[in-house]
Amino acid sequence: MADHAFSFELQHTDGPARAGEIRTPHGPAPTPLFMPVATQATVKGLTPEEVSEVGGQVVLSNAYHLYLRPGVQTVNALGQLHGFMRWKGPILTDSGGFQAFSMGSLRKVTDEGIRFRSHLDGSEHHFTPNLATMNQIGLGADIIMCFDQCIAYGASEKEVRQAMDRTHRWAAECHRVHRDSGAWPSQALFGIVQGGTFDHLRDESSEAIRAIPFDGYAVGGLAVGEDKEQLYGFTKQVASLLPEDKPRYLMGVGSPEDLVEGVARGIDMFDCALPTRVARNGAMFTPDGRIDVKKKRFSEQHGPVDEECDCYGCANYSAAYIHHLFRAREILGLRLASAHNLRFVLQLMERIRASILENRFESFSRDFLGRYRPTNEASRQEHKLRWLQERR
RNA sequence: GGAGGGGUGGGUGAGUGGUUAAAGCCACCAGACUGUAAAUCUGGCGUCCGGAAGGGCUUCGCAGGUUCGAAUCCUGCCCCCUCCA
Repeated sequence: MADHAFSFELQHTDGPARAGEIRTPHGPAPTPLFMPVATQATVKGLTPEEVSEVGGQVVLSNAYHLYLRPGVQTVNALGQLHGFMRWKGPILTDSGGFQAFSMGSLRKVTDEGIRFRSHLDGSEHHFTPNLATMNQIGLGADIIMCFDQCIAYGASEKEVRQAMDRTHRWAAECHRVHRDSGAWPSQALFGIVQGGTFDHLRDESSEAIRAIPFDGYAVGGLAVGEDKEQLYGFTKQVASLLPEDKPRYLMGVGSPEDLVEGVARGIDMFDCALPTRVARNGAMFTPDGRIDVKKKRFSEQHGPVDEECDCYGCANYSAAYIHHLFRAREILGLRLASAHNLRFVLQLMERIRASILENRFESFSRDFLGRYRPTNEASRQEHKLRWLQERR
């Protein structure tokens, strides 16, 4: 049974940056780790083989969505998540707490849990820490998350405190339910720190959550609208208060620059819908920043989107072709772009890890961030340069 | 030759007396997307001035006309399409 238990080994540190490994019944995964998002038991547009091919090791799925459709029982009967979606590696599920937050108008939060209407058919449901945990046990992921209350950016201290206290009580409840069920230790349970944008509440939440012996600790409630300075600040603050020997997971974060900044502040795990979501809308990552392949200027670019990328799309197709696929609304375009963005981010994690192991994370980070321009700044600059050249 | 239909902004296509610088869609430009209700959403798109509010100018095949007012009505001209010969 011991080899089926979840564990984490911290292997090396380079300043605050950490390299390690998580071990799960479905295999190990190196950290720092980026987990592609597979909300509805699929990384949108890609087969499990394709996700593996770009370097995906752990995938994140969502208990809320699967509970509503096709239902936990169904997934369970079809071989749990691993069998159902045919993903052989580790899986992490989110509890559904975030959905209650992001689908605001449909829910009502009480101390007992969250009452909400299905976005699919309007039916009413009531999630409690107990149900959210049992759902995740039923789905059978390697790592499951506590049911928490995420709160909107800009909420008052009173509201944040209320949500935070609730999250702490729910965390204890999730922990108890999980232990009683016998799922532990083969299935890990992570706690989630909340506290909004208040320093003292973040401190308080970190203390409260770390007091419960979870298998890992997550920083929640960030990347919901606050600026980068706050995102990085709270990440650093919370990470410094979490146990050294447990993985630290920054939930919902994963733009290339944020991954580097997160690792620099002691984070081991990330998940994010951003790389795949923006890919479906034509935004692709390159070492110089994000580009929008739909733009006309790519219509005749013979070379790949990213010269330095080893993904299938970049190895085989011109940017002009991918541009065309998007313009023609052909589904292959978004598949290639999704694979590329995942490859970009996953390769970034590989390089980050290598640099930590060689004690050169800081210079790696400086080089990467010095070159990478978030959003479309890269193309804007490229534009400007060309314009200047033409005028000369 | 006969009968009918039509010419609108980059394209398509609504509009048939004022509320129309002219719907919608496409194209184009710009932006957003971070524990995925998203292959989605937002803004711009005649031209000039303005930071903006707003204002000026020029537009609905061409030329005249009616009217306080015309893309819309009348006359002539040019062009296109369909059917019949």
